[in-house]
Amino acid sequence: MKMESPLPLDLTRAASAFAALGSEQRLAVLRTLVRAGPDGLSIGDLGGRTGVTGSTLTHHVKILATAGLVTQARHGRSIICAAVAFDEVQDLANFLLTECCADSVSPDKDCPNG
Amino acid sequence: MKMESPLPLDLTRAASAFAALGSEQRLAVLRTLVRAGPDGLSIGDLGGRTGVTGSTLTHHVKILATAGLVTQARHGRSIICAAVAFDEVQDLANFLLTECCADSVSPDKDCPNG
DNA sequence: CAATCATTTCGACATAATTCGAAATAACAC
DNA sequence: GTGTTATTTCGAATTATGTCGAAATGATTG
Repeated sequence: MKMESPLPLDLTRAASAFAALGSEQRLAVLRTLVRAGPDGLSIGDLGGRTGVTGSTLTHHVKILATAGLVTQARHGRSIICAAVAFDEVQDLANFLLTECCADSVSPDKDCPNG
Repeated sequence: MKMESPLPLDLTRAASAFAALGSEQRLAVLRTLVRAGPDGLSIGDLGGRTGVTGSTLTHHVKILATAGLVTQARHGRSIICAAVAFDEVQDLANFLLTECCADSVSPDKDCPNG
């Protein structure tokens, strides 16, 4: 599998990362991986815990991996998936909010930019 | 327009909020509104700044509003849209990350739960 | 090498999302 | 009222996504 280097977030990449989170099954999968912590889970275990069948899970995990939210590594005959969501989610939040009120004359009281 | 009260985030709501962010056009629209700050922009201005046509914009803004990321209010003959993304994005990040490592024996160094 | 277990690819189908233009609605000015 | 501007609804076409099972690939054990 091709491993993407963590390119800077542009609109296209940010949107597809959000889209990766925008499916109940994928969000459930990712949360299961977040719960599992850095040791991760195999595809099979993930299927067991989420009730998602094999080929569908492969499909969803690939989307999460492309979005940079999950890593995959072969370990024996299993593929171990692990969430790398922490920084990524922070980056996504920043992408959305950093330029807050840049065009405004009356900034929001909650605006991080004053 | 029916105004949704801010229900607690469950999997379904979180996924549809992420999905709302998961389109380039909608993400561009929301960022434009974030830049515009609390005064917001009319649908027409939004269209002007993003290049999205009227009926499509109506469609996208409705999705953002349903996700709780944008408010709409009539002002004269315009509809003023404003981002309310700050808390919402924080909630979404929390939804994803709060139970981090709950199932793990070797928590991540970056894990917010130690 | 044969058997087995884990995952992926493939092909197919159903459902949902995106996008547009034209017509409809809503608010205002006169 | 008529006319003007702003937005929404509608209908339709295109494209994308989600889902599955069966067959194919890869890794390990004996």
